[in-house]
Amino acid sequence: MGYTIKQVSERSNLTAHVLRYYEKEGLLPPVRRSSSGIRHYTEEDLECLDWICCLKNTGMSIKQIKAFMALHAAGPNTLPQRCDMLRAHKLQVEAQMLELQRHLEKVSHKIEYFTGQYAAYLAGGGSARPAAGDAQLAESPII
Amino acid sequence: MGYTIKQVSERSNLTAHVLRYYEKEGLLPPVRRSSSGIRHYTEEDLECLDWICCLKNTGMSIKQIKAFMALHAAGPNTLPQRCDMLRAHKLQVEAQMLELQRHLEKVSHKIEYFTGQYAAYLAGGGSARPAAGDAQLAESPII
DNA sequence: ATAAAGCTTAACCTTAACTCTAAGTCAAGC
DNA sequence: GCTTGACTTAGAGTTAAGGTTAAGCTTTAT
Repeated sequence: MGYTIKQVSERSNLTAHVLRYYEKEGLLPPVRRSSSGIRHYTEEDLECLDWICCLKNTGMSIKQIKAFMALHAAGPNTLPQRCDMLRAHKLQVEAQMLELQRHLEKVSHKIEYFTGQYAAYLAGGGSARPAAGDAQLAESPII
Repeated sequence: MGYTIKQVSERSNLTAHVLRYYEKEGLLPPVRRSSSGIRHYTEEDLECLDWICCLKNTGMSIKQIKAFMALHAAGPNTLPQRCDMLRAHKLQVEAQMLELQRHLEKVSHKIEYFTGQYAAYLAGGGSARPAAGDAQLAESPII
């Protein structure tokens, strides 16, 4: 009947400490306890946790996740607000991914440039001073 | 003869504070100064800064950028090491982007699900209690 | 019956990446 | 010649998201 905090911790890759922390902060709704106070996580809790991790893994802050879950707890009237939150978040993440891609291309160029430069450097005798007539072998040309 | 810290700050979207901070931390090689100690950034400095931002924007830590720039400063012998760093970084970023994409899809699903749910909720009279015969209108089904 | 796992509170520590403050110097405009 | 505003430094403070430690007690598994 339910999972212990340790089982959930193993399954979710979050420490027990973090699970309690999330619950205290109101990300996860209060988990049912045994008479002795021990947490027993239900399947529903696990799904909820997955969703929290999903939001977290797309870069949403704890604060915002908390706000989202508060809306959730407030009932179906808040569906449009939650939907708006998610749409805004999605746009943000998409923009971020485009940026990331753009910058990653620069990194790729640089890798190619470096590869070529090292070949030239070795061909030039591997000395710190470029052979006369060589194209700029200096360090600087960034990108 | 060079750009002031303010000009660079405007151009780069980094505050003057951050520019000094980067220089102090060794990301940016020491910038030339006027006799009175005022920084004058060269075009080369700007290119260097662009590259730093590129690394930063792909999620490289200040510490790693610092290590990278130290290798750069150490001369062409370090080209292979820098190249390795960049390759490793690229792989990491690519993996991260895949993850991001995966999680973003979940968010998209949720948005669609919410949209449908709200329509059903309104059709059901907008009451907190679902009309009999309706499919689960409760909050829980996460994803 | 003993060890391993759980619970709580409460306070303190950490890391990254800034951000701000204080106290002071310097240069340009009116 | 004074004010304004940009610049300097060193160093303290901030925020987010946890991590660590300790004390002390309870349960559960073997």
